[in-house]
Amino acid sequence: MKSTITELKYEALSQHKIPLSFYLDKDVVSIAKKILGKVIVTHFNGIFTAARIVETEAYKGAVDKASHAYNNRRTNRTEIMFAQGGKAYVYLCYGIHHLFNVVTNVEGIPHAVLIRGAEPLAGIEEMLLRTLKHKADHTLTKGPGNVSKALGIYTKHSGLDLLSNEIFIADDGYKLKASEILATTRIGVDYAAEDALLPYRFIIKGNAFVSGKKMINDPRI
DNA sequence: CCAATGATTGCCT
DNA sequence: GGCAATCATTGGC
Repeated sequence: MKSTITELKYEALSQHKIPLSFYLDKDVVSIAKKILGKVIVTHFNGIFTAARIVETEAYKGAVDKASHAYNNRRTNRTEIMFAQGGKAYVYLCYGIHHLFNVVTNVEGIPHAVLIRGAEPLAGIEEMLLRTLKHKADHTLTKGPGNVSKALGIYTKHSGLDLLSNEIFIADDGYKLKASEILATTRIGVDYAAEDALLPYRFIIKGNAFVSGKKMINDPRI
């Protein structure tokens, strides 16, 4: 039986999918922090790509003015956020960018974690084709729009199960020390008044695939 | 029905 | 640092 290195990597990762229980945690901020260092994997139409998550943001649903589901706002778009955790929430931003979020908490609580930055691990050639780029520099998967583009994630994938074989998050054993993680306020949510000040963004310190300029550690975390 | 806008990016000066 | 691109979603009429 023929088997390439790439296929072996996919097989190995698929055997280490993060379990449903991880997504059902009631503390979305904790999940956003713990998901750093994990591997996001997509396998669409036989194309396998993977990247290590290096930047996240937590969106605390009903009580978070920055969340699409603030005040339990239920629309066709946000409906998937109310599902049981472990689903993909993908939406179009600025008419151009597809942003990928991980739905968390139990059914009825619309929490989500936005994936804002990742470091390519597998399928870099495919990522270059998808992004129309010619070299694999840090812009390939830096910023939420770029992450989705490189991984081939679009709004049509919103609602996909993160325990499926098409898209999932895996733990490959990579460990982060507490000192390598930084908490900051979130990017682009100035409209959220006092909630814009919450330290809900997490980054791997010094990683080249982290977006934005906010690098201030928040003492509350 | 229709105007306003955004959990951004990349290109310009 | 400034700003245009671009359109699905949203909410008001």
